[in-house]
Amino acid sequence: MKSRVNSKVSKQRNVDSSWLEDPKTLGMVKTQVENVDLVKARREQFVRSAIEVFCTNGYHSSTVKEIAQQAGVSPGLIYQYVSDKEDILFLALQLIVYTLKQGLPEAYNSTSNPVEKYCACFETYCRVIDANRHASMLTYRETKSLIPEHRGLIMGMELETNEIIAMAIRECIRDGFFIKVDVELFVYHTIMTAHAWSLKHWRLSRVTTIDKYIETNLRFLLASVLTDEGRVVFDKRPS
Amino acid sequence: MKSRVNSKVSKQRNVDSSWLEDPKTLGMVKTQVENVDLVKARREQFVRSAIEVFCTNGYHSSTVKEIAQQAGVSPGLIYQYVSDKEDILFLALQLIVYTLKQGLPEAYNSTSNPVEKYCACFETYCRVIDANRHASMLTYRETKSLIPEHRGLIMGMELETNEIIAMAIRECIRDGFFIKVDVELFVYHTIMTAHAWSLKHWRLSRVTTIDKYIETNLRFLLASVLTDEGRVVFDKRPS
Amino acid sequence: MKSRVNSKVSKQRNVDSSWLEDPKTLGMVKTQVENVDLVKARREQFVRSAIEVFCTNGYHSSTVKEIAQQAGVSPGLIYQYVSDKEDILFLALQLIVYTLKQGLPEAYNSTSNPVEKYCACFETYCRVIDANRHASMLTYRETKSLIPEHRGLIMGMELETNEIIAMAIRECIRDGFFIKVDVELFVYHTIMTAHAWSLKHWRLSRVTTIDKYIETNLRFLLASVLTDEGRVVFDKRPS
Amino acid sequence: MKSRVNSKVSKQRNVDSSWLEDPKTLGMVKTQVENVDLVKARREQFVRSAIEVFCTNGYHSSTVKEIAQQAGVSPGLIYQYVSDKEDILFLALQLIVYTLKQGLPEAYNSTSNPVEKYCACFETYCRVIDANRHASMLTYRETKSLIPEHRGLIMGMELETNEIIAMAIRECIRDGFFIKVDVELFVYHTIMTAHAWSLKHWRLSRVTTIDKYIETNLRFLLASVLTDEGRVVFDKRPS
DNA sequence: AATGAATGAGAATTCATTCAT
DNA sequence: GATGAATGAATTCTCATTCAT
Repeated sequence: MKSRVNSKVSKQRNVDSSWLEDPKTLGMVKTQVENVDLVKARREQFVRSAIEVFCTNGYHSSTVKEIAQQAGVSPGLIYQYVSDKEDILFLALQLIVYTLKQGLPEAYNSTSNPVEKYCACFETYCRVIDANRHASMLTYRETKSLIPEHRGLIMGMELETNEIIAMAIRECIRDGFFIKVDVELFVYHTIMTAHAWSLKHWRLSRVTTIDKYIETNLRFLLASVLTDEGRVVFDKRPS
Repeated sequence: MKSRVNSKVSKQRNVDSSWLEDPKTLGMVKTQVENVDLVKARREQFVRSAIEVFCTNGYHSSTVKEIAQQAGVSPGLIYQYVSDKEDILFLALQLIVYTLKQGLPEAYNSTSNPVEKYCACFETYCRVIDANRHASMLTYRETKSLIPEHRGLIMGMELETNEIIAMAIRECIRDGFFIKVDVELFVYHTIMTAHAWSLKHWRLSRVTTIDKYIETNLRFLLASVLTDEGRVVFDKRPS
Repeated sequence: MKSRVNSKVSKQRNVDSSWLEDPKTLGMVKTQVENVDLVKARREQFVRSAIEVFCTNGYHSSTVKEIAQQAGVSPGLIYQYVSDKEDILFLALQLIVYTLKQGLPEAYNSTSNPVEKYCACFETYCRVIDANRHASMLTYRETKSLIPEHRGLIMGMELETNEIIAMAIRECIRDGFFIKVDVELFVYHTIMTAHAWSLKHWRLSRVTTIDKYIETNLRFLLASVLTDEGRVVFDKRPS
Repeated sequence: MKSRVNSKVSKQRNVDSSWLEDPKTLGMVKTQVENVDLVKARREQFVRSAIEVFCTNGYHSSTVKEIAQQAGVSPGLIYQYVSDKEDILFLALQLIVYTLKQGLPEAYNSTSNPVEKYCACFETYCRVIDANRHASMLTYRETKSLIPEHRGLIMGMELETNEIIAMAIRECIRDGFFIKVDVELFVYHTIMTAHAWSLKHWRLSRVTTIDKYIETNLRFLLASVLTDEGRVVFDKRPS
C-alpha cells in the first residue's frame, strides 16, 4: 500500500537511514508527521539536499527555499519534518559524522593484526573523507552554528569515531608494535592527517593523489610510533 | 589639525599595521577617505573589533552594527573605509593569516641548524596559534565566505607562511638530517598538527597542555623524517 | 450502515441543533456532504470545538488544525462541511448568539406580569451570559472578523434577542408600570448591563457575585423607569 | 538644529505625547534610537497610523507593512522604535485608554457640586468615546491579544479612569445626593453605558444622537441613585 | 467520508547599506 | 570625517487550503 507520497520519495528508499535512528538524537528533532517511515524518508531526502546546498554556499547563505528546491518540494513541507533551519543543519552534520564513521568498524574487523587494523582504519577514513570532501569540511565550518546542545551531540559522535582508531592503537601498544604513545594525542594526529586531505585539498590535490597521500602519511604516522617489532609487521603487510 | 575622532583612534597608533600594506591587497579594498594614515588606523581598529565579534558569533551572525559598537563608532563610518561587509572579513582573515605568520621568520633565523630551525618554527607556530586560537579557527570557518578573488589572496598568503617551514625542511634534507621526504606533504603534516591545537582544542585542552602538545607532536613529526644523523642533532639540541 | 466515524459523532447527537436550521443561514454555509443529519452533527461538533479554541486564543490565533484536533478529526474533514475558516467563526457566533437568546422566551412566558417578565428576562440573560462568559465575549472580539454579509446576519440575530426584552418593556409601559421610556435605548441599557458581567468580569468578579450583580443592577435599571404603580408591583414580586 | 528626520515628522509635533511618558510603561517598550524626542515623535506617528489601520482591519489582519505605509515610512523603521508588532498594539491601546481618560479630570474639576461632577464626567466620557468610537472598540477587541504583562498595565490604566468617576460618586453619597450605592458597581454601570455608545453604535446611531443618548442615559443612571435631595440639585443644574 | 501530507502565498522581522545632516 | 536614522530586499516560518489515497 504505497502512498502517493511514499512513491514520490521512493528513489530515496533502500538507503541506509540508520543514522536517523540514533536514540540520542531521535527525540531531538520534532516532526508534525506521524508516519515514521515517511519521516525517515523525507528527512533523508531533505538532509541530503541540504548538504549539497550547504556545501556550496555554507549554512547561513543557504535559504530554506533553496533546500526545498533542491529536494523538489515546497518550503513549507520541510517544516513538517523539522522545527527550524538549525534542525536541518544538525541532521546534516549528524549524517556527515555518521558517514565519516562508516566503514571504520569494518576496517577494524578486517584483520586481527593490530598494525593492519590501524592502517586499514586510516586508509578507510581517508577514503571516506575523500568521497565526502565537501561534507566533511562542513563539520569544521558549521558546527559552531549549532545550538550548544546539538553541538555537544555532534562532538560526542566524533568521539565515538575516534574511539575505534583508539582501540587499534591501544592494541598495537599492548602487543608491542607501537611505543607507549599518548593514545588520544596520536588519535588526533591520525585523524587530523586524514582531515587535512579535505581541509587543504585545494592545495594538496595539486601536488599528490589520494593514494599517494595515504601511503606517504601512513609512513609519517607509523614512523613515529612503530617499535622494531612493529616495523617488521608493517613491512610484510599485504597491500 | 587633529580631529576629535583622530584622537579617539590614537590609542590604536603605534601598532604594527604592515599587514595592511601588502601591495597585493592594498588596492583591493576601497576607501572614501583620503588620509592614508587615518585609513590604516581605522581599518586596524575596525578589523580588530570585527575579529572579536566574528570569533564569538561567526561572520554571518555578526552585524555591521555590532562591529561598529565594538569599535565605538557608527555603522556608517565603517563604510567610509570598506565597501561592504565582506571586505571586513577579507581584512580580518588577512590580519589573522598575517599574525599566524608572525614570528616564523624570527624563529627561522634564530639558529643556523636546520633541525633546530624546523623545531623552532613548529613551536612558534603552535604558540602563535594558541595565542590566537579563535581567530585561527576563523580561517577554517569563514574563508569560504569570501569572494573567490579574496579567497585566492588569503590562500596565497597561507602559502607564504608554509614556505618558511618548507625552507627549513629543505635544508634539513639537504644537510642529511631528514630523509628525502615530500616537502610539501610534510609541511602540511606539520602545520595541520599545529592547527589541530585550535581545531580540536575543545578536546585536546582536556587531555594535555600546549607545552606537552608541542613536545609530543614534535616527536611524532620528527620521528618520521629524521635520519640517524638528524636524530643525533635533535637529541643534543638545547630545548 | 453507520460508519466508524458516524459512531464517533454519535455522542453529539441528541443535542439541540435547531440553531443550525435557521432558514436565513442555512444556505449560507456550503458543504460537500449530502447527508443532512451528518452535516448537522459534524458542524455541531466542529463549532463547539471551535468555540473552545477561539475563546482561549481568539479567532486569528487559532488554527484550523487546532480546531480539528479539539474535535478529534483531520483538518481536511472540516473543509467538507464549511468552505473556509471564516465560516467556522460565523457558525460559532451564530451558536453563541443563539445560546444567549436561549431561555429568554421561556423567561418571557414564565409570568403574565410585565414587570416580572422584564425581571425574569434580565436575570435569565445575566445567568446565560455568566454560563457562557468567554463565548459571549467572542461576539465582541470577533464579529468584525466576519465578512459584512455574515456580520449583518449575526447582528440581526442579536436584534431578535433584544426584541423579546423590548416586548416586555413595551408591555410595562402599556400597563403603566414603566414611564414612557425610549424602548430601544432602555433595551440596550439593559443588555449592556448584562454583557458588562462578562466584559468586565476580570474586575467585577472580584467585587461581587453574579447573584448580587443581578440584584443590584436590576434595582439600578428599574429605579430609572418604574412608575409608582410599577414600584408596587416590583416590591411584592415573589423571589 | 532640526534634523531632516525631525522635520519630516514635524507635523506631528505640538501633539500631547504625555501618554508616552507614563513611568510604568516607559521602560516597557524598547527602542534602538537614542534621540528621545525623535522616539516620542515617531512612536506618536506610528501608533496613530496603527490605530487607524487596526480599527479598520483589526490587529491580526493588519500588517506591519500597512502600518508603515499609513505612516509613510518603511517597515524596517518601525522596528527601530518597537521590538515587535505586539508592542505597537500595546502602545496603541495605551494611547486609546489615555485618550478616553482625557477630559475626565477637567470635567471633575469643572464644578464643586458632586452631582454636577458626576454629570460632567459622564457627558465628557461619552463625548470622548464618541469622538474615538472605533478606537474605543479596539480595547474590547484586542486587549486579549496583548501579552499578560501588557494586558495588566492596560487594565490598570482603565482602573485609574474609573477612579475619577468613583470619586464623584463617593462625594455624591457623602453629601447625601446619592443613596448608599455600591460605588464600584455603579461606576461600571456608568462607564458601560458610555461604552455602549461605541459597542452598539451600529444600532444606536440609527435610533438616536449622542446628545439624546447622553441625556436619556444620564436620567436612567441618576434615577437609580439620586436621593430626594440629590434630585433637587439635579433639577436645577445649569445646562 | 475521512485522512493528513503537501502546497505556497503571505507575514514578521532583520540587517547591509545609504545619505542627509 | 562622522553620525545614526531610514530604507527595503531578503529570509524564516506559519497556516489556510487542497487533494491523492
